[in-house]
Amino acid sequence: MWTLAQPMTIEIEPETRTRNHDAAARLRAYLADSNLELNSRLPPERTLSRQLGVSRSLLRRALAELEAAGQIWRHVGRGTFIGSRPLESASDIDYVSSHTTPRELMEARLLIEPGLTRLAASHATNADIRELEHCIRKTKSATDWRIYEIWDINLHRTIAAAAHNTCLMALFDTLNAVKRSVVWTRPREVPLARKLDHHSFPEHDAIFSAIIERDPARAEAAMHRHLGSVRDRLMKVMEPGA
Amino acid sequence: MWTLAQPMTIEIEPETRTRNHDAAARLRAYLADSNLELNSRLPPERTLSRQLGVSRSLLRRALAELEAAGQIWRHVGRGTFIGSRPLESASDIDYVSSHTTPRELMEARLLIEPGLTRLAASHATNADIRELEHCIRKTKSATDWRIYEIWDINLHRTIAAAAHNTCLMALFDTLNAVKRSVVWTRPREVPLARKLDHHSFPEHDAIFSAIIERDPARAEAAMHRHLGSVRDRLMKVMEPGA
DNA sequence: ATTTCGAACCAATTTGCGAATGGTATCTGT
DNA sequence: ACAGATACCATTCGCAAATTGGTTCGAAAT
Repeated sequence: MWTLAQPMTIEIEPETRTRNHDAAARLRAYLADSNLELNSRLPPERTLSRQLGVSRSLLRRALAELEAAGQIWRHVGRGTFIGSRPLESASDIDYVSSHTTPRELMEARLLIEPGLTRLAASHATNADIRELEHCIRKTKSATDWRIYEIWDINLHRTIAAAAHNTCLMALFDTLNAVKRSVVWTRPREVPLARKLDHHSFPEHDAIFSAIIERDPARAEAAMHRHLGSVRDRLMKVMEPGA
Repeated sequence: MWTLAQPMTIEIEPETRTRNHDAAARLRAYLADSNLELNSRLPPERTLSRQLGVSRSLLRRALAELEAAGQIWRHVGRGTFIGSRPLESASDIDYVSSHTTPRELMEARLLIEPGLTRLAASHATNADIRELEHCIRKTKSATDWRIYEIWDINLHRTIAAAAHNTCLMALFDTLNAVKRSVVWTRPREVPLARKLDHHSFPEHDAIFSAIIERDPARAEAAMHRHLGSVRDRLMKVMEPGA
């Protein structure tokens, strides 16, 4: 950081065309000059305006252009940074669950979980497989829909965990969080007390057997089939006409 | 848990046993007395030891018992709390990026983005396609690696946005956030000043043309090829031996 | 008459420092 | 040997001051 005085202001006085254009040019020259890395912060506006001999208002206009072009981003109290804005709002659970539909959610699950299942078939440990078996037994012994759903969710989460990828696990958990808080707007009064979902048993079994036999392709296909039929049953309830 | 060192030492003086026992008893009495709410904080150890007339070391032993029993939890600098320890969410960006590796990250991208690209080919609007074209032109006109990367990221994000699925968009952004903050531990001094990635141009073109021709399968395959080659080049840099 | 500059002010954020707090080591006394 | 007391450590919290992008407004300049 520099603490320079105002020597640069002297030379720009005669030129009347120290306009917006010139300010932007000086700013670009400065950015090109100082080799700044991605995500690095550039000096505060007040400092920079002195350094470049440009008034703060014109500097801000030039900065606004660069921001519009997506080359920098600014935030009150933090500063101005090189690169594109981190955008935190879109990954906020509450924001997402209020802007997504059950249909989109199923589309997302259908995109993520089959691949996750494929990885699980590759990377699952024996402990993972014991856990899977446990979950499946619990779903079958459930006498009540609520209990069934708990172990169904647990089963899917265990499959995801068996992929042994921290990053994907986080995405799966995000998806699950959205699923929990999404508003299930139903067209009419669909009874809340759902029935036990016996259709899923053979599908779960198919996924499980593909995993223990270390057959990634079959595991992926089985999960794809399973989620497809879940989606179809869901859509039949949500949009009976469609 | 019991301290099983004592049974051989024939007998503990009833004196100490009563004292130790007394401390735990007084603590339990205190907890029962003060109507405790879940997740409420109880006084700091030093204060509480004075209040109960128990030395801090004995109080701590009693607290340790309660913690082992899962009735309270403690944290340095925060305090002691009623209830069970809140688990840190695995979907927190900071947590994930500190526990994930570049290899896992690429695995995740390779799982998500091809499917996203397939959806983009189905759902992209004309505005999306104009935006894609703009990004591609920018990557090609970039003279500097920093600029190139900005528009490359922008391109991938625009593809994700073209899928028009809020939920998946959130997952993509999460992935991107992790990507930015993951520690890129390099085996040796890999030069930071990277070169322009001309390999990607034809791959980007293939993805783009598949999207504008509304060919989901080809779009998915093209993105899969692209990310595969990105991963290979990355792995060659990160793990030259492997 | 319009634009630009400078200054002040605003709100969000970071930073710095001291206090609080659980954890630990050490010395002392019984 | 064990409890008590004390000091110290690392982490966290709370609060105030400084920092920083955003905004307003009157004076100056063109």
